[in-house]
Amino acid sequence: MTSASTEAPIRVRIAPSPTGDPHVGTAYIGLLNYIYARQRAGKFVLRIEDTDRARFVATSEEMIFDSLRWLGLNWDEGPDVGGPFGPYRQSERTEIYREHADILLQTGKAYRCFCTPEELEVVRKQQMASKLPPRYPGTCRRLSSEQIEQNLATGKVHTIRLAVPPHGADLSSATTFRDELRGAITFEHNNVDDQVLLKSDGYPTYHLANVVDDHLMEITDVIRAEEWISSTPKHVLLYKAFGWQIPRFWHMPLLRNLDKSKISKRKNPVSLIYYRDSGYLPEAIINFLGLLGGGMPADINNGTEQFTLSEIIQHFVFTDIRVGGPVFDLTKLKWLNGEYLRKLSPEQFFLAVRNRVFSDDYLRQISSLMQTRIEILSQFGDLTSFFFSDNVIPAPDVFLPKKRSLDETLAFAQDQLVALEASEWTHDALESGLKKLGEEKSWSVKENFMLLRAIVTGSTTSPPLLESMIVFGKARTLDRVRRFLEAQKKLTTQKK
RNA sequence: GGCGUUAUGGUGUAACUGGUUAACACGUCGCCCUCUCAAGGCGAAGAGUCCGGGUUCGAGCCCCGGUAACGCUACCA
Repeated sequence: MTSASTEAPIRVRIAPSPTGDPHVGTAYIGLLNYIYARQRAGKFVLRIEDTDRARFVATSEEMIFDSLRWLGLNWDEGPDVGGPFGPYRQSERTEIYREHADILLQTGKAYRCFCTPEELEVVRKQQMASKLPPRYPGTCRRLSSEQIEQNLATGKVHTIRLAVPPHGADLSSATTFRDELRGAITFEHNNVDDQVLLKSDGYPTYHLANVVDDHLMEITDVIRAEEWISSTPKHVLLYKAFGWQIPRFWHMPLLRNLDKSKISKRKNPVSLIYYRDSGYLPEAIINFLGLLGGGMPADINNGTEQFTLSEIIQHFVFTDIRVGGPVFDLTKLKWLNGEYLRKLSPEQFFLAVRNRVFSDDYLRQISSLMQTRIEILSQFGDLTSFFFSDNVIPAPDVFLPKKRSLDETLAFAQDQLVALEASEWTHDALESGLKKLGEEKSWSVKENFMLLRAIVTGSTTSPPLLESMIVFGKARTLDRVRRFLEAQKKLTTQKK
């Protein structure tokens, strides 16, 4: 088994995709990479993997930068700070991937595939129906060079696929790689699909881009989440196809919901923006993340389980990481956050409240909503308490429209949530999205907005809903709607 | 379904790498403090280490076989 030579200077990376709010999982893997680099005088690289143009969110990249910096995980090289291996945004490197795909084509390690997504979908359904593993049938792998020329000449769009050796499922061969936490892991090649490497839109898939970049950026240790284990043989095959040195692989446990499923926004707040805006301290989050998965000796600071980022760097032992997926337990995070809050001096605490809860910017936006709605300044709090309190879950007599049943109302609220999740956070986008939903489901604008108002503000009287939601922020608004639905679900199951 | 990974109280982790009665933290419950709520102090309940075999004087740690959960199974990452 090949692994990176020990003399090579350590270089690690995180490679988030700008597809939405920055994720706690990114912070967790980011932290691990960061401390790995800092422990070994290595470099920590931030690379933006924006090759999925369908899921691309323009504001996402900036949020990733902001929230990682907020946590104190500063990178040595990246799109914004530059570095000797740039560019660090994959959308700016498409030429590189194309060249490398060509190399694979020339050496017969990859081939052009002219199958359409529709054709593939049909095959996949057939395979599933007959209980076969869904796998690319290899149609285009058998194309003659004349057929390929012909397809190319007619301008047929195509992808480029990895030619997994050996050809045919009857021959048995396998790829084995070493996971630094688990030891050797082997995949038979007939369980490895001919993965698409270059999409028909000219962008690479993760697999190609990741391997090419990791090599070109001289990454020595790939520290990423466990969900990548299954695709690692494809990556190893690529390294071998190019004749490159294979890095060390460390697959980290996956953060879980309370029910042990992979952490998801349905069941847990996962947006770092949410944690920041709700008033979690970065120190608490780092501390909490450092607690998960083992790695920290139990006796640090008399076993208080409280430690700083630099203490983590000092004491964390990678080979002690437990690979069972830890539950992201908000209860313990809150306790830790409380501990950090109490450690602040009174002045620091006051400043934290002022900057996070009552910042000038926040207050200014709220004020602008209130000027025409109050007659005495002391009334300011009456209509705005929901901006500062999380204790706003309304009772049915508040949120239930007169002519609607509880079930249909909750179903509609669920639809609202989905619409809000997908919406850009602007007045126009929100308004048209919600109105469109209302038309589809035959909910009047009044019922529609009143329900959402009740959920978000806890009351049927409030400043204008959309403006309020914009000021309150997407992450916190969504969390509020989710928690409302969660609370209602609990109530109804209790009754039954 | 196939492949892969994992498995210690409700949750996060310990257990000198086989050695007393499985430890700590969060949470829960009780008591103290107190005008309330927190914080703080004291205490309690809660696992016999997924299950079944085996090796051994001795197994949470080693071996075999199950089971369950999770992940992957996309022209998403």
